[in-house]
Formats: sequence, structure tokens, C-alpha cells
Amino acid sequence: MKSADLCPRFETGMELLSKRWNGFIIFRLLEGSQRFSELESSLPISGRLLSERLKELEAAGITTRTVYPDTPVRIEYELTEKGRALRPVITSIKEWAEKWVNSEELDSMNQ
Amino acid sequence: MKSADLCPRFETGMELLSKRWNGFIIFRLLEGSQRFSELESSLPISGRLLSERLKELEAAGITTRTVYPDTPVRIEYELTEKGRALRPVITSIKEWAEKWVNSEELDSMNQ
DNA sequence: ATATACTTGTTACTTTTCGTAACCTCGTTT
DNA sequence: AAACGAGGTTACGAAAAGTAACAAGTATAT
Repeated sequence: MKSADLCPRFETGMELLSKRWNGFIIFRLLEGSQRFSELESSLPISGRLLSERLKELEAAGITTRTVYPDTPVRIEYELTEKGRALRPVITSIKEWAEKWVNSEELDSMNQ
Repeated sequence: MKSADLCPRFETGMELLSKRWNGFIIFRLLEGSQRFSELESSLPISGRLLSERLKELEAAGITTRTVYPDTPVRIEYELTEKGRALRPVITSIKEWAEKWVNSEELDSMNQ
């Protein structure tokens, strides 16, 4: 986005979180490291996008990708310190949602 | 999104915030009520999308739209209580960004 | 009455991003 | 050698976003 002079760092952070799926991926990784297939099956995201997002998050210094040469190969994704520092953000979203998202909205979502 | 069994309320909240531009619109409205043209000129968003997002946010109970019959007509958008309750979320994103978004990232953004 | 100005949108069209499903690679097991 | 399991990638149609030109409503100016 062309700078809107909000606050350059806030813009960068907000863009990261507002990129589709990133919030959910980070939510999952806050529970502990996860394998590609675990993330894929626990979120309604396709392999193509998950792969794309994990590369972007790694490039942004939010996650790491570690290869364990087991058989078959096991690859774990986990949050860096920078990524783990997002916990308060996720927590505040969860708190807001628990207080303000009501059942009608949930119903309309599940149609 | 089809339910991924994260936490239904969190999902709804995260989707709201991850929809493009919503975070920035809310950021602006936390500073006080704004007119359509003020929002449009303070964010790099087109009128078409701003109009669409404001309708969605109003439908979600986050903002209100008030018509003042001045001349020419003046229309103010502002946050509801539910919308103002998002302040801690925006604040936590800002705090994270101030600590963790470094200058290289800002440079790469402004290319 | 007609023209002009101002704000708040809307319409039509192009470009980017997303979603789906089939396919590929690499090491192991049968 | 053929099949399997994990971790992806490719190709392609669908959906969302971006852009720019235009329209509605109201008020003042000519």
C-alpha cells in the first residue's frame, strides 16, 4: 500500500495481520510448532496458499522452517521471538470477540 | 470461511480485522468521527471499496452513518461501542509493530 | 430555468489474488 | 520395480480489489 501516513510501522504490522490466513496460521503456531500437514488439515486453507504464506512469514521473520531428516521427512514450522510477540495481539482479538461477537453473527456465518 | 474449529468467535473477529482496509478504517475512526471524503483522502483506498467496507462495518455493528442535512450534506461515520472496544486490538498491533518492525522492512515497503 | 459546485457514492472495466485439483519429488517400504 | 507418504508446485477458472469516469441530490449563482 502506498504510505498513508498513519504510522509506517503500524501499517506494516496491520498489513501482515490483514493478509488472509496469516492470523489463523499464527494462532495455530502459538500453540506450538506444527507440521505442514497439521496446519493444512486444521485450517480451511489450500496447500498452495499455505505454502505461499509460510514462505512470506518466514521472509518476514515471523516463522522458521526446520527440516528433520526422519523417514519420511518431517518439517516443523514454528514462531520466532518476533512471531511469539504477537500473542497479545491474538489474545486481544480473542477477548474482543468473546465479548462482542454474538450468536446471530455466528449463525449467519455458518450458512 | 468454513469453520476450522479454532474458536468460532475468534474466527469472526479475525475475519473482520483481516478484511482488507478494515483495520485502517477503524484506526482512523478511533481518532474521532470522520466524513467519507476525509477517510478517502487519508487512506490509499478507492471510493468504491471505502463505500463497500463502510456498509459492511455498519452491518456488523462496528460503525454508524449519520446524515447531517447541512449544505452540502455532511455524513459522519463513527464507531459504535462495539467498534470502540477494538481500541486494545489496534493498540496491541501498534505496540508490536513499534518494537518489531525494523527499518529495512519499512524501506522494502516503500519501493 | 439553467448552469455550476460540492459531497457521496455507483458503474464498467482491468488487474491481482484466491481456490481447486491434478501433478511432481524424494526417500522408504513391499 | 511399483506403491506410499510427506511436502509441496503447477495450471487454470473464479472472486476480490484497483481505477477512472460518471451519476444523484442539494444549494447557490447567472
